[in-house]
Amino acid sequence: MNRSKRKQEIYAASARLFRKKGYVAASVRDIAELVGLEPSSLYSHIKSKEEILINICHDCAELFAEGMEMILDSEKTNIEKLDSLVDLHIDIAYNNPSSVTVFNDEWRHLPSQELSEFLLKRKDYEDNFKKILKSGMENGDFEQMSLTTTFNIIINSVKWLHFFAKKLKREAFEVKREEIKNFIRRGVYSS
Amino acid sequence: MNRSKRKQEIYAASARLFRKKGYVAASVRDIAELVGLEPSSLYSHIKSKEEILINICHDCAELFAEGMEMILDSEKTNIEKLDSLVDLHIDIAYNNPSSVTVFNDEWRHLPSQELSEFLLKRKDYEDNFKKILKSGMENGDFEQMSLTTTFNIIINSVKWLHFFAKKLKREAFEVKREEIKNFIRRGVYSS
DNA sequence: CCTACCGATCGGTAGG
DNA sequence: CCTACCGATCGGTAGG
Repeated sequence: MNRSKRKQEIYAASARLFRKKGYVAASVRDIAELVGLEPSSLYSHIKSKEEILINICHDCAELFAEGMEMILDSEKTNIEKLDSLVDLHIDIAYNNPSSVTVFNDEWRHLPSQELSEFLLKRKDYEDNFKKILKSGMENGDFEQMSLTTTFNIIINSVKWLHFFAKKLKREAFEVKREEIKNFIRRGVYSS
Repeated sequence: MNRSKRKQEIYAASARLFRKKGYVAASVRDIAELVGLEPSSLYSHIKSKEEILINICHDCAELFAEGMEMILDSEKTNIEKLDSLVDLHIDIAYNNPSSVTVFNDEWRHLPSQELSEFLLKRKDYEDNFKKILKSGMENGDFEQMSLTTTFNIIINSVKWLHFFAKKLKREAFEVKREEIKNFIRRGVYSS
């Protein structure tokens, strides 16, 4: 097995382990066992345990940032943009259930510099999301409501699906997608 | 200071610390420092670090269980029951922001016996919640939808408020309460 | 409630 | 990629 493939394997195993036990409780020895190496041998592929967390959080943040950029650059209406944002969250949850759990719950264990960058990126994403909501409220597409409340309800309405991703067949998952999207539409769209 | 008051102080400080750093990363030495004791002195008040987690999770589970029981025993309509359930979640989040964070995010570090009990109680709560939703869907009060999806969207629509509880004045908090409740009503009530 | 201390486990390094 | 090992920190105990 070549080096970069092995590295990917280590990251994937770590994401699953961090998801299951939490970053702090997951030991380097646990990770090593999952990939069939001695603990010290991990260090020819990684620099530190923290580096793994940094990479997982960063990659996941990139998925959101890229999705947001595409949506902002599109010619869509606010209604369509919100729909696409919800799909973005749902797709990431389905395709990366482990990383997204780490991204959601373990980011606070990032070392301080990476933590600052992470929080800035997250703030950026939130600001862009709110801009779309604001624009939709101003042109009458969306119900008038606090941007912070609306934003938080929407993203948290999806923030449980990643726990079901592995159990659900594609078809059943798509049913949930529509249910969530309909719920959000009823809550957000101006009536 | 009497013993039980000191014990309460230790639990409160631990809840705040567990919230901030996570259960595993929070050390007994950290807790001791917060309450102004030597680490070993803690052990004349507590049996173990795990015992603290068990108590926090248990107490919080009780708040939900008691609230659920009152609502189930009431003569309310399904619409009123759902409204009361959302208020229950919101009130607990406002009054116990630290414990509820530990309850939400740190329960998996419970020792195995307490973990089983915890999961059983949580399942019980979920089943009762869904019964109310089901009844409301059957009599036409609520929109037809998967019970699991509806349940998860509702509880997660509130599961961010506890991060704001300390920052928000009562008045601002009550505004958020109404916004959340209205959002859920629009999403759940049959139109 | 403190001083003194313990075994276990942690992330990580040296050297091959 | 392994064997051997290190200092730091962990939760917790003995004894007063």
